[in-house]
Amino acid sequence: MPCRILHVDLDAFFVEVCRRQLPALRDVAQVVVGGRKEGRGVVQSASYACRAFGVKAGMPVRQAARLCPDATFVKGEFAWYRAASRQVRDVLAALAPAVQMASLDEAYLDFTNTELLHPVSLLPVARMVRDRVREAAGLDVSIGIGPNRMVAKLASDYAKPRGLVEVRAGWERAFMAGLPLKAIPGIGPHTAERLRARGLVDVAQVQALALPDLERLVGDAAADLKLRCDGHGATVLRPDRAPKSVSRETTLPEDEAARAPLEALLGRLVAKVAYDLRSAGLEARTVVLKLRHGDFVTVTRRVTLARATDLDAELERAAQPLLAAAFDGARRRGQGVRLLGVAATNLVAAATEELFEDPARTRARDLARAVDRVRAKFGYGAVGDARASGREGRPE
DNA sequence: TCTGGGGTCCTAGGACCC
DNA sequence: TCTGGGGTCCTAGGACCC
Repeated sequence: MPCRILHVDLDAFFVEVCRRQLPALRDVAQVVVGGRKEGRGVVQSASYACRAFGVKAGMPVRQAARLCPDATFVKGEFAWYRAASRQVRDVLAALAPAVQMASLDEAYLDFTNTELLHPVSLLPVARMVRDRVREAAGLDVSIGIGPNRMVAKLASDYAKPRGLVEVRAGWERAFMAGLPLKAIPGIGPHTAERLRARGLVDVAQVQALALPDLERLVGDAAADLKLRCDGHGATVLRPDRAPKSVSRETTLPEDEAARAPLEALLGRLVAKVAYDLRSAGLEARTVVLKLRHGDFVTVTRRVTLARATDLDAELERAAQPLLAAAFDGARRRGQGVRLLGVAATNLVAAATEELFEDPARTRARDLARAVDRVRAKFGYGAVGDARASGREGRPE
């Protein structure tokens, strides 16, 4: 039996979650999520009323403000999105044999081998899913149904907003024929441009080419591209896997030319990453520093430690020299710093106490545990490193 | 128009080892 | 005096996704 996958995609998710959270937005049609309209951010999500003016996710907020001057600009909180996403996940888990959240606002449901329950079409199931999410979370969804994940996802894109589209087994190729290549997941702006330079814009063109002819145009990528254009894709849901990295980054309100404020900021970013690592029961062996120059040139510097850690001080000891080196690079180029970030990668499960641990390290670990307990009770900002806090960030 | 923040995956080259 | 092949680990950068 062919596989049967539903792709559930929440419509204008960030906007609708902010609406739930901020009653003042309830009756405002034009809403843009992405921070202050004079800021250096980009649009995370825009209500459909704003999209009508050309506002799109990824667009600089300042540009959106010009296109849509009457819109209300808000900056949502990650915690709201995560809570709403979990709420939706729980609704879906009660309705489907298997669920995989693909991001905060997308999920795949596997209904393979449900022919006895739902013999011909899954559209009645999709309607039920749509109604249950609406009732329980107050959020609209679009749903695509297909014989694999890629087709289901493209079907939900096609269904947006608030629509249901089913592509039954055997009809994948015909469905794909109507799409541009850039609609295919994995074909981003760069690849789309390379294909366009070879005269390839639409899926139907690739479908019409014999494989050897396609190979002459795109080389080794031909076989895979052909399969996807014919509507083949993965049919198995991927179980939730352990994270591969944990990171924090910030774009500064203005380019920074001095080193000291960056060192202090790095301390605060490292502290958050360390806290996230401990909360997830992970330790990192590699620390990556990311620095973006005023002209948008972005460099990374990394170091791998002899032993994995989740302690603020050890991570910061690794990160500060990376900042020193990267900052010198920016200064040599005559550039200020636009963005600073730090990531922990090469993650392993947190070790249990070592038998002959350095007493200083044991104390640092006990301190971190105590700090984390206070934070669990009173919030992250309740306690922190005094050096990192500065005047404005003094702990409560 | 002036470009976020959180991630994943892939490639390529160098050091090092046997 | 010149130089193999396979494997692992590490670093840096880039494409892509939401």
